[in-house]
Amino acid sequence: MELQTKKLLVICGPTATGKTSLGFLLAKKFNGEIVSSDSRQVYKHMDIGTGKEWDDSVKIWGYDLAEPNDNYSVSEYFKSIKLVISDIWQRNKLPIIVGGTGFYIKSLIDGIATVDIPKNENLRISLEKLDINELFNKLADLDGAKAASLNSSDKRNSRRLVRAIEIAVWNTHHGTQKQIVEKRKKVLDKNVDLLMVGLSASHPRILNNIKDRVDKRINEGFVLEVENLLKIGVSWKHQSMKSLGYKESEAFFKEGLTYEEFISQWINNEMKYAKRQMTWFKKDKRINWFDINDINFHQNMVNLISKWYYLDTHDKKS
RNA sequence: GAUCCGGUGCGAGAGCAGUCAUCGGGCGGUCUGCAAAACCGUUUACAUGGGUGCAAAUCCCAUCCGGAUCU
Repeated sequence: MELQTKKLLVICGPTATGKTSLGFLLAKKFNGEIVSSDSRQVYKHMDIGTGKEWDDSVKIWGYDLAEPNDNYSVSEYFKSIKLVISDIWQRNKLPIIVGGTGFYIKSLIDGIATVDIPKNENLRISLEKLDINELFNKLADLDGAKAASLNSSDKRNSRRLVRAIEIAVWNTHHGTQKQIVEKRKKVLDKNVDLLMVGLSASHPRILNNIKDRVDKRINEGFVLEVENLLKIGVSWKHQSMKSLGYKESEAFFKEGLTYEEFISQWINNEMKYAKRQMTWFKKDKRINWFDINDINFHQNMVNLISKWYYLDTHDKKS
């Protein structure tokens, strides 16, 4: 049995920079399959608004993993995609992770030590009535070191505090297995060769692309898609409906917003999202950035990937 | 001309004497199960000039600018 180095390519960057279509191109060039790393494309029946794209000759994974009414999180994502990536490697193809959800990508390439610690509904309910200080004090009681390690932002983030308490409680009951959990559960091991490329663009360029894309989605029938979701029983309360576009359409459907206001809010929030994505990605020094305004970016990127792809593999195509 | 109401930060909007609320926007940041989320920090404030007070966005006077009413 040959011990071939497994390769993993990641394409990331803010929204509206053309990651998906680039992914298809690269998949054809490098015998790859696409793995979407997008926290909204996992929902069925939400195609136009989340920008799903298909290509007849390229396999794509990571779409339609959940119903719009489901509570979905990185944990479910990680568990199913881990299998998908192994399977792609089995078939001797290159997995190409494409997406803008930095946290989901992180779960795959860096692992999340606590993914296997389940949600504790009863605990969460009992914690609901506590205010932020009470939550923090509770965590400090259970796990002082963890509490002390939180920064000033997370100390006031009830969502994060609740999860930290959940983990602390779990640990008190499963002390002996703690080490197992601490072990990083990631797709990558030392045999995996990772390459990350990022697409960037100036703010005006992104804004422009966003405007065009919103326009396109409207023309493709976005409003009908939302109507259909409502018809099949999806409620505005669900996490899936808090997605960009869908979220803003609520007030429009309820006639609190004019059509123009709806569109401009949508565009605005997309732009804010793109900025938040950048603050996430720019910290990751592994990413090789390419500005899509640069005429040579495509060629430069292909050169970089080729060099990486053809190095060290057994079945050189040369 | 007279009377009344009002002029607060990038926008909306409280406060009406004594840690400059709140929401939104912009900018920056955090991130190990809601991440297209949640959270944190930041942003040439109180129309102008005087006066009273230990202390004024808050009280008084004058001026300017809105808006309403009256002759």
